Amino acid sequence: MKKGSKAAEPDTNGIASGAPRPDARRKYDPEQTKRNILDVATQEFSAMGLTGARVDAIAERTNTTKRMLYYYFGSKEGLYQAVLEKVYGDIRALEQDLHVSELDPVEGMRALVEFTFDYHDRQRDFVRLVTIENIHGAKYVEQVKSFKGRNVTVIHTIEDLLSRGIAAGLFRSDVDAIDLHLMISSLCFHRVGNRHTFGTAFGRDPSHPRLRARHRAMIVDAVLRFVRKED
Amino acid sequence: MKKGSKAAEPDTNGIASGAPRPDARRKYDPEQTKRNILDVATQEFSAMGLTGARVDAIAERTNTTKRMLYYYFGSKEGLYQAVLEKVYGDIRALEQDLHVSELDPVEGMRALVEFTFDYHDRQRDFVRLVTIENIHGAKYVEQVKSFKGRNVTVIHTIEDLLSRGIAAGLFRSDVDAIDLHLMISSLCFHRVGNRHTFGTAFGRDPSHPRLRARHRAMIVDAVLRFVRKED
Amino acid sequence: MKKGSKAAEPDTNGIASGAPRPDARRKYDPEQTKRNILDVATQEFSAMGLTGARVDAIAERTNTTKRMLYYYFGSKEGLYQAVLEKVYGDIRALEQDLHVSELDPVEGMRALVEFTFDYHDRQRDFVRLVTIENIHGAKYVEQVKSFKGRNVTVIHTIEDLLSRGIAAGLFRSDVDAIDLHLMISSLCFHRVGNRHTFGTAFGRDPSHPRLRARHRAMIVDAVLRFVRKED
Amino acid sequence: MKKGSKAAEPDTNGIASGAPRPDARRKYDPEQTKRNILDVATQEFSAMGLTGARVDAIAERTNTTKRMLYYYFGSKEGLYQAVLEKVYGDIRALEQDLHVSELDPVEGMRALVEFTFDYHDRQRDFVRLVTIENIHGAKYVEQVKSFKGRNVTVIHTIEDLLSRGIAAGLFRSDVDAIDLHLMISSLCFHRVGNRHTFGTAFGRDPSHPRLRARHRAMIVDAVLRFVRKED
DNA sequence: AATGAATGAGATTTCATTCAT
DNA sequence: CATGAATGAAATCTCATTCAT
Repeated sequence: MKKGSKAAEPDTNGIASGAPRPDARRKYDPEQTKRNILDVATQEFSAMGLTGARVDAIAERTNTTKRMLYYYFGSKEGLYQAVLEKVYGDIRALEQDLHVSELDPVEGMRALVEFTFDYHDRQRDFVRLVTIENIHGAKYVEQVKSFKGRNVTVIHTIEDLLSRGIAAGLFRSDVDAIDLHLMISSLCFHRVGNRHTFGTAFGRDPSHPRLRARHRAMIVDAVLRFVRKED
Repeated sequence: MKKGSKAAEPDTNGIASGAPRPDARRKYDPEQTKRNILDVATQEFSAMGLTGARVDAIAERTNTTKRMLYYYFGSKEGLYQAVLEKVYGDIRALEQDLHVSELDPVEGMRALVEFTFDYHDRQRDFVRLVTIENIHGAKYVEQVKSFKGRNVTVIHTIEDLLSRGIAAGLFRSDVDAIDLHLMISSLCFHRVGNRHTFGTAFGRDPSHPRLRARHRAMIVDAVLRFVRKED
Repeated sequence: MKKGSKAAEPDTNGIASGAPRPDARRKYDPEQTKRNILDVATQEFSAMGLTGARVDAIAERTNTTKRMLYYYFGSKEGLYQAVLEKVYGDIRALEQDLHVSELDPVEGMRALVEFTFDYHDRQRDFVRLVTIENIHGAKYVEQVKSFKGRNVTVIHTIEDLLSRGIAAGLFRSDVDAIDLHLMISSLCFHRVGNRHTFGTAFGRDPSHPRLRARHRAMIVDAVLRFVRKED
Repeated sequence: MKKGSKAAEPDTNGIASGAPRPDARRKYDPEQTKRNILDVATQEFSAMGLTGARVDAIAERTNTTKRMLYYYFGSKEGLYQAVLEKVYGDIRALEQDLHVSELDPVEGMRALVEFTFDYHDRQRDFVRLVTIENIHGAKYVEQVKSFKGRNVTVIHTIEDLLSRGIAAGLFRSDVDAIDLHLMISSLCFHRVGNRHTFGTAFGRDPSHPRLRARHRAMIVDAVLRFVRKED
């Protein structure tokens, strides 16, 4: 499946080319090894937490051995941090694709909320890892360089939407961008992160498609009502 | 050597008193011992999670020994469940004190939201334990008798408020009580449970008094705007 | 051998006395367990060094398991420190038995040197452990409370001998007590600690009885000649 | 990619020059690589001991990789032996420069002691390595060809001084040359090798310049007093 | 009712060394 | 000659739990 996806890459016909072939089935491919470990680790940490995760369990589901895990990531905690870094990097990449500045304030706000909702709804691992980090007082994410201040992008987006909405007489002027971000996050995060206790308490699974659609609409509605200027 | 050093402590001479004397200053007080263990365990589990908590750490901060912990609670998991049970029992007692049925719909809704906000803001241990339970797929809380259906009370309260609000022409009629409860919970829970990553990301501590007050007002406002009937 | 050394301790004749019998063959005897571990560890650390020693090797030659080693001493390093503490404690105890203040200066000095010689000659473990500590920059012994300033006793002894010798017109007056202690230590320590390379280089084993006696006399002689007042 | 990037580096075009050109700026210089490894290894082994030293640590501070270390020295122990060999070779070269036979017995003896003192005082690595060897029962140094019998030179020197001193009526006649060498070594070696525990015990660093000078004089004095003929 | 001592099983980590290029 | 990646074996240490009194 993975192999041969690039038909353009010619076979060397027995005459070895001097340069290394990047797509060849190499025995040593550190990048792939690292990625493989990271992917498995993401699942394990997300499922079991930092202390609950077992290095052996991660290694077992990997193409390599436990030893390589230490070779590349130094320690269990180092691996956990690498997972955090990757996961936070992923969401940032996606956020860039959202061009709300091209939409009018109301539609832009709706798009932002829907994106946030969908992201959390789909990326349960992300939600769980953030939860786990909070159990640990965020002390690991603090050491992740790419984290500090990374949410500035979202805040800028929100500030842009708010100021354009205010200028257009659509939005109220007393809303703080970070507070609003917290509100949107809360609404999108909680129903995913706490869906188990919620399900047990009310016999309702928030991830059921019908409920999901309703929640999505409800949250968009709530946010728009909150920012809307009343006359 | 240690035994019998206090001659003042009367021996029962084989004539055991039939009933336990709850008020006597006894050397051994099982109920107090259990309570002591539970209190310490609540802190430890809340701070470290189920897997992160250490039985030794709990025992050390206790007035008794590790052995007693097993004597009364059977296992680490048993103790954890007992903690969940206690914590959920505590919150139920509080909820009874809220008599929103006596208030008009808007004021009642405001009171409910403020109560929910304040409760989460103060009971961090509760928030953390719920978070932890969700990491474990709520499998322990499912076995806690006092949990299942315990939130019915809140739902009834909300239903009462909603129907009275609709009847008075103040509230919209398309809001589901459980969905609304989820919304309120989300807004109150997230800022407490995820305050560490939030603080790291934005350099703002949501538990700071000034921010707390602003959040409280904002959440009340958002909920009221959401349920209000628009003309 | 150890048992029954205290005939005064009466046998309970089958009638169990209420108090614990300190000499009974108990299954749980923490002090003995600790002592046992310490003894074995002393040999292993002395023979292999701190890094060379194996926790498993120590545990194997013990009456208990590896686990107990951690139970009582926390870590390999903790055990190593306990060994240092014990070994330094032993020599101090012996030093107290030396009452050189009762001897005239020359005989006192001779007694001190002979004691130092004999001690190093017999306690090879001590010599090796000191050597090992120096490989590690003495960083472990620094944390041993009973160590710092413990050699003050010897210095006082030397100072007493020197001043009495000076007063009697026998000793020169320009000798520093600590320097002299270093000189005596050097002469007694080196031939034990470095006997292997010495033996390899010269085909002579300094621990051979004949050589030992000659060295002892030589060192006493050298020290006395050094302190003696010349006319 | 890396290869051939420096066109200035002439390819030998298959015509291999027979002899190695020691002065050419070569890309690969085995001798220099070996020397580099040896230098780093000397420091590491001297600082950490044989078991304490880490192959990775050595390789890291080297200009080459860990693989080369095995390529040239076979194993960790092989490298350690090579270090011993080098260090003992260095000292031999120095000893030749000492021409005490041209000095009168007393001045010659003084020169010898001062040389020994200065050498140990400066060559801490040497002192440490000897110490380390003794921890290992001198079993590695035994396999070093250049070691066995290498100290004969010193003994000859001492014998020459002693016999000339006796002939001149200055020295006593009952001193064994090897014993005297041991004495001098003890006095010069111990204060360097055990300076850490000594420093911790007495709060005095024997390598401090002032103390060093005093020790030097003291040791010369002690040795001369020891060999001097008394009337 | 209470306890200090003990422990087996398993967790994380380290190390000298070799492989494939 | 040179190298980065890889590794098996063994090391240190931790954990929830039980024993003997």
